Order: sequence, then C-alpha cells, then structure tokens
Amino acid sequence: MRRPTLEAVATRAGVSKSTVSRVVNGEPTVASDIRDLVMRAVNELGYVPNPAARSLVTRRTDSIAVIVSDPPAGLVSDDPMFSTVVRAAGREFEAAGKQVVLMLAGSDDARVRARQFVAARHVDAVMLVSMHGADPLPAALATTGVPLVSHGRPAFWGATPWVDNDNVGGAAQAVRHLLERGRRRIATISGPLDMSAAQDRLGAYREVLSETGRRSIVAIGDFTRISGAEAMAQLLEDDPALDAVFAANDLMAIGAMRALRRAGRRVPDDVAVVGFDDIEAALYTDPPLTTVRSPMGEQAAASARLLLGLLRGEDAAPVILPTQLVVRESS
Amino acid sequence: MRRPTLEAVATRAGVSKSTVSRVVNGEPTVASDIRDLVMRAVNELGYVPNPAARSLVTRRTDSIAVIVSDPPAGLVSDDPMFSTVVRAAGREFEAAGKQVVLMLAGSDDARVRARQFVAARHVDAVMLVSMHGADPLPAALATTGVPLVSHGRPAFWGATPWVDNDNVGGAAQAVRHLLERGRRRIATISGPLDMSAAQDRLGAYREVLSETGRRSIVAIGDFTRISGAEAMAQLLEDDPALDAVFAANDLMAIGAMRALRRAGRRVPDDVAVVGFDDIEAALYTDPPLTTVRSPMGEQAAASARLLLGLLRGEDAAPVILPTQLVVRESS
DNA sequence: GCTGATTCAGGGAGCGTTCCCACAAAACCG
DNA sequence: CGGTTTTGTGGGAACGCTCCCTGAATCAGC
Repeated sequence: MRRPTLEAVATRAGVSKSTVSRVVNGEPTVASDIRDLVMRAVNELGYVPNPAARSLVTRRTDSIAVIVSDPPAGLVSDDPMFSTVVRAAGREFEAAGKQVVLMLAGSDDARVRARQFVAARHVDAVMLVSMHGADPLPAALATTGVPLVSHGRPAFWGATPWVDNDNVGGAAQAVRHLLERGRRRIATISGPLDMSAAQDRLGAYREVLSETGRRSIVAIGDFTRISGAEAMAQLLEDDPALDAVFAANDLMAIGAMRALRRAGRRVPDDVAVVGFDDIEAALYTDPPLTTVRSPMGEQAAASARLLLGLLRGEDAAPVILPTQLVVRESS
Repeated sequence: MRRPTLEAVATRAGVSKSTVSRVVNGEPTVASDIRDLVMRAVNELGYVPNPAARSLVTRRTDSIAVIVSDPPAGLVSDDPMFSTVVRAAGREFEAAGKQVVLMLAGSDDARVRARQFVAARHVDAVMLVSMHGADPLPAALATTGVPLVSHGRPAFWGATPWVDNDNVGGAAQAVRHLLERGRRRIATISGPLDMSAAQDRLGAYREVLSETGRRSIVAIGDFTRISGAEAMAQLLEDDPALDAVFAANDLMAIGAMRALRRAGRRVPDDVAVVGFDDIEAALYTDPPLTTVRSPMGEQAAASARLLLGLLRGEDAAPVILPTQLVVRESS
C-alpha cells in the first residue's frame, strides 16, 4: 500500500520519469499533449511528490523556522504579541509557499535543539522573535550560515538584519505628550533591560526629561501585567506626588492603572497613564488607554518579507517602522 | 564546502558507514571503544545527520502539523487561545522530540495546501485546532490516513479522537450560579453556532432555564469582544429588564460589560455577568469577571499527548476535561 | 580440538527525487 | 538539400541515509 511514485506515474502515462518531473515542477519545455497525459496520470493515481526525496537532492526544504524565545513557564508577557506576530509572519511565509516550523526556545535544552535543527538544514532560513539580550542563540545561529532575520533588534546583531519599530521616537512622543498636557512629575515603568526595546524606550524617556531639566523616576518591570502593578506601587511609594507614568508596554500600563485605582488615584485626573504597543486590550480599559501604536503585525510581516528577500539573494538592511501616538482618555 | 556526511565520518574514524549510523542512532550493539572513536570523529567534523535522507528511508519525519483555522483577517477572536494552545501543544511535542509545523488554514487556498501537505506525508500526524462546523478540512484530512486529533470536538468527527472541556457542565454551572444569586431574567450571548463549544454552551443554558421554567433570551456573537458589545446592546433592547447575562466566552463578556456601562447599567448591581474560559484579562476587568475556567493549556497538552499516544500505536478515545466556576465580583 | 552459537562490523541495495547529459526529431538557413 | 541549431524526451548518476545480509572473530560446550 505504498503511495505512488514518479516512476509509477511515468509508467502509467507511458513516458519517462524525467518528463513527469518536468510536468510536476511546471517546466515549460514539455509538449502540451504530453503534459495533459501526465497530469491525468497524476490525478488518477493521486500522486503527491515526496518532499524528503526532493529536498535530498535540491538541498532546499521550503520551510522556515520561526524561533520564539518562550519563557519556561507562567511568564506570558508577550501573549498578544505572540499571536499577532506568529500569525502575520505565518501568512507571509505561506503566501510564498514556505512552511513554518515553530520552535519554542524556552529552556536551554530547547535552545540546543533549535541550533542542531537549524544546523541540520532542516529549514532554509530562520526568523527570530523576541530574544533577550543575554540570549546566545542569535550568535549560535549566525555560525550555521543559514539566512536569518530578527523580529526586533537583537542586543548584538553583527550581520543579522532586523526589523523593529521606532521605540525611541515612540517613547519620546509619549513623554512629550505628557509634558504638553502639563504633567510635571513623570515616572516610567521600564521593561527588562536586557531587551533592546526596553532599553530604547527607557533611554528616550530619560532623554526627553533631561532635555527639559526634569528628573527621571524609574521602576523596572518585565512586560507583564503583574509586574506593571508592582512597579506602580513602588513608584507611588518612591514619589507619592507623581502625576504621570509612561509604561513601556500596554500590559504593564494596564497593571499600573489597576494599582493606581487601588491606591485611590484617579486616571487621568490624578495620574495620567500612557502605554506602548496599542494592543487590543488598550481599547477596553477604563478609561481607554493612551498609547503608542507599534505595528507589530506589520513588523512581523516586514521581517518575513526581508527574510524571503534574503532567500532570493537580495541583500537586507535593518528596517525601522514608524510608530504613532494614539491619544485616548487615560492622559 | 559541503557539510560532512556519514561517509566522511566513517572514513575519518576508520570504520564503515553502517557502524557510524549505529552509533549516531544509539544502537547498543557497538563496542564501546569503537563508539568513542566514532563520537570523536562526529564532534571533530561537526557532523549532523541529514533529516531528508533519513526520512526518505525511514518514512518518518518526526514532525507534527498543528493546523489552526485562521480567519482571513481582522478576526482575532481566539487570540488568548491561540497563544496558550499553540504554546502548550508545542511544549508537549518538543518534549517528545517532534517538530511543530504550524499551518494557518485561513483561506480555502491554504486549506487545500494543508491537505496536500499532509497527504505528502510531510508530517507524521496532525493536531487540528478550533475548526468551524462547516469546515471540510477534518474530513479531508481523515482520508489521508494520517493520525489526527482535534483540540475541541469537531462538528462531525467520525473516527477522529478529540479533547474538549466540559462545555455543557460549565455552562450549566454558570447559569445555576446566576439563579442561586437570585437572578430571574437571564440572557445569554452565544458563540457562532457552527462551533460545537458554542452549541454546547447555549444548549446547557437553555436546558437549565427550561428546567426551572424560565424563558431563554438569546443573542448570537462570534466570540469577539466587539460582537459581545453588540449582542449586549441587542439584548438590552429586546428585554430592558434583564438582570443577568451569561456570555459564552470572556471576550464577549468583556464587550458586554462595556456595553452595559455605556447603557448606564451597573455590574453586578443591575446586571450580573458571567463569562467562560477564564482568560487572563478576566482578572483585570472592572469588576473582575466571574467565569468558568476552561483549562485551555491542559486541553492542548492533552490533545498533544493523545496524538503522541496514537503514534505509539495506542488507541485513543475522546477526552473531556472538567471545568470549574470561578466566582468574582461581576455576579 | 572441533562444532555450533553468538557478537559485532562491513557491503551494498534501495528510498524517490532532480538534473546533467545524450540523442532523436524537427526547424531553420544559406 | 546538407548542415547546423533548436526543441523535446529519455537514461541514469547522484543526494545521504537505513537496514538487511554476509561473514569474520570470539566464545561456549563436550
């Protein structure tokens, strides 16, 4: 009960393997009557090419690894991101006829396996998502010689191209907006400082404040909702008179709003809140969250396209996508 | 600059290909000194087996397709689910040494490609996620003879095993809870009726109400937040005196709470709200949402394990996981 | 010491493709 | 109309691995 092979189709159609191969691969150098003959045989037998055999000789697999640094457990900080990014990239790859192999590089063990997997040329290319600064994976993958792009600028990128959104510009916009609204004691909740997005957003916050001679008030979170609430509580303790907070992502902003309410502060009357990312949930908070829209889906799609270009032999330079302030009622 | 092959390792170690193959595959019938010799050669050359060549002869690929019915665009209803489910299943598969190939079966085109892909035996097995009732994919995949499980009970499942949570029991619990709280006019916001989860939840709602001689008040949503708000507005128009609503998932419940607030109703004073799923966001609504916890991650992990069992030749029966009412402040 | 069983390494066929090369037939050209 | 190019088809050698089979060496038993 073996599946039909090229040979079987050839016999059935009364032609050679070579001809069938040409037809199946859509080569134009086949007479149209023979092509029809072959196509009929293909359909009658239900022939489907064996990808293993094909990739053995072509050295292509037509599949691409999407490696997501997945925290061991519990930590679901980038949930909205995971879905948006994986879907957007997946759509782009599928449209190009590439299969998506998803790898969750959570544990060290998984990281080793991922590297092995890529080294074995099980995939033609790799898209890296949300690596922390200390992550050795980008460097390890670079040595395999497999085309590689990063969704988000990695801490050390060498020759790896990446696509990121304008974290610096977006954060600066957010802080300036708070200043324009007349806020004077503006705190920030930063993301983990081993991630470049967190660094950039914090840096821009500091930059804008120091330009205007104001003092930074900083707490560090880890991009989760809970950490946002904890950081907010800390900030209130550090400076009870603060009148605004810029959270480095929306999840932390949502946590912060919750902590503010619990502390009896009104948003935005007592404390204005601005987030970053514009995830769907930002629309549904009370009050709706002012935030910086980072086009995560587009960023992922752009990363995917960059990688596909690389595979076609084009060369790739880093891309920075613009962000945009979305003013709602929390500020 | 070709990567080293078995042959190269064999030459280097001064043994035959067969022996190297045995060592690489961990067969015990190799003298330990020879094994060491081979291992040294493997490490020196950086040898990694070619998976295409291997799978050509073994007829295994050690990879598993996770096919998610991805709506063409915009519709991101199952966002929290996507992340949780894909991650949980992914972890399970990776722990078993299987690769995860993610396919988004959004368009018809993508569905055809998915079927082709599976028919080509590019994967050893398939896990299906969140298919709508009318979806022809489960049936199409069943004909390929590839082991298959469904995360969630499909509309027509034939011999396909599945894992689901106890939608009927959970919904009944939710409605009884509202009755116990003294609510008398209990409406529901159902999910799309081509999904079995929506059917079950609606059915249980009707069942419990009719047992107690009460009338059903139904609006249909599509499991998105927006549709929940719209359905709620509709319900308020239909029956302004309603005092409770059971939404078939949390996203719609969140939308409903928003619509209620906009209509000037207090939750839970005027209208009690209960959701379903217990996504993370349910904790952060105002007031926090009473809901039915459905263990989505566990369900996905169970589906994955069921599939892995199938691959080991065990047989698989459908599994139903218990749900649990989580009472918070919205009811 | 001889036979028969056991252990372990090597040889080589085959997995299902692609793609280079050879070659026949048709088309073109002066 | 002979020679040269073009067009279309077939033959068959890889690709890198697994696994069956053969056979040499070691061991056990009497």
